[in-house]
Amino acid sequence: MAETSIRDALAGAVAPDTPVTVQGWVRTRRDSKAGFSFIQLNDGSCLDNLQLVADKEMPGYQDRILRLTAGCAIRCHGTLTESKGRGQSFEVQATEIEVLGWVENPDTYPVQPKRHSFEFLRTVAHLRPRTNTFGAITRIRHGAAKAIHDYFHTKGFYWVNTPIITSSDAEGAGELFRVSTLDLNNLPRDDQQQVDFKRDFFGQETFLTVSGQLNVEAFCLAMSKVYTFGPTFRAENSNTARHLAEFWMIEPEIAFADLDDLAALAEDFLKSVFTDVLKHHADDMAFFAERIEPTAISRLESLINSPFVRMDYAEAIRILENSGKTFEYKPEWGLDLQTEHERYLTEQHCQAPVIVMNYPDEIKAFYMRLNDDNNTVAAMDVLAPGIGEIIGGSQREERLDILTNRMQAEGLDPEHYGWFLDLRKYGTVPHAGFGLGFERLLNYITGMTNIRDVIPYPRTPGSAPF
RNA sequence: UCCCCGGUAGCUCAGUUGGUUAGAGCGGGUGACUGUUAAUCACUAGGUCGUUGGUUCGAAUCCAUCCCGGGGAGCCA
Repeated sequence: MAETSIRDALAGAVAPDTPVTVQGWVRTRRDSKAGFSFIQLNDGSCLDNLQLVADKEMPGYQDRILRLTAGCAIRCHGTLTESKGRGQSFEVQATEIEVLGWVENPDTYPVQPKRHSFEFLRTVAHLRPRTNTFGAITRIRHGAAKAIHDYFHTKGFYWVNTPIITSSDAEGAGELFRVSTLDLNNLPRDDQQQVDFKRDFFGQETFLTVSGQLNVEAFCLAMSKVYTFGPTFRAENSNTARHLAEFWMIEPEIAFADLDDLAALAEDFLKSVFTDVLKHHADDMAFFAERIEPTAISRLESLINSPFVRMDYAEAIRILENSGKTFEYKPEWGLDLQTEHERYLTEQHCQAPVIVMNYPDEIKAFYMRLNDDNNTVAAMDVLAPGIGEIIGGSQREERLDILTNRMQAEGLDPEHYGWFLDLRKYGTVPHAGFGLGFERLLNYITGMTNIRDVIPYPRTPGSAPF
């Protein structure tokens, strides 16, 4: 007989009064000396537990069932029946329970049927998926990833797997992880006594990628609509609830497109992904709204139903200057928007998601397209109420001479980017793309406040256990 | 990296004018009781008070150091 998932059992996918086999991990056990024990079983297939009813007459009741504690792995054969008690519609009348794995020392099993702090659960990252919260996060993370792939697939995008190991330090030095097989205790030296990376594995210096953008642009200028979705690495020593040294990023890139097209894509993308998650993960989202963040669902619905407001950076500065509000950092043309500025724009002034466009060129990256005013670039940030910046993107500079000038102005050597410049020599077209941190998106969806709790194994400065 | 806060039982925490055997709830064990819902009740076991050093007759408590965690800032996604 095939095993039934707890999700199917509770959803009524199995006819009542038919034999079933379920398996999973015990959450709690409650005994009645009058005749039976109740076992709450979870297998990760859904948030809810399945209740097993074990009669004292069944085999092994005294020496096995009464020894079950939280965390034990069992397989239960029985009959799915409508529950006689309140709290669940279906339960299983067990006829036999096999114990596949005992808990060696129940006294110190870390995951107890009670509230744990997220700080503690991080220290047992290998066991925290057994909690309600991390089970729900795991399902939502999967569901959001699927929603993202589905969205792009439906829109005719191709998923491009850009390299993890790269030789180009796209966004400046000092923030990359070096990849090397050299013996740190015996480094090869050249004539100048510098480390000789020609002797390294790849014959040159290599690093973990900080962005797949440059690589995916090449595929954009052939496949028209592409995206990356993969791990990204930053060696920045920043210890905050919003930063990871290893995180996942989504970077769509569209050809024959300008900044307005990109803004439209960003809005449609966010609304579509949120709609999909709310639809397919209603029970997990209800859990987050009940236990983690009361507005978890309502704020997503609100964003889905609000037209995004678009404004130029210059207008944003004017609004902030005329707001009559005192900011810690005074808004001024030429300076980047602070978190407090972004929050004012999206939460108070517009009370809707805002797309700020056309920033001063000095505060943005070299690859962003210079506007006709020679003063601003076609960059955009999507700001959402309650979270601030959620997406950053730009139309790319497709003109060879201007791109080369901007690289040199930022101290980058065009010779290192020959292949990137080729794209502007051979059939260049206007194109644009944005980047979105997957874990930040998950924080926004779930209402979890620390980014270390929405990735299975967080890597942060000074910490890479498991 | 900077500023602030914290580290006491498996977990969540209480415990300073420095003073004999460091407490509670939950969890574990034992028993009672009940179609139970993080059940309830009783009993019980369980801690070299983050590390190292110092002050003192005496340190969980005071000082220094380091480690780890949290919040905020900067940077960003």
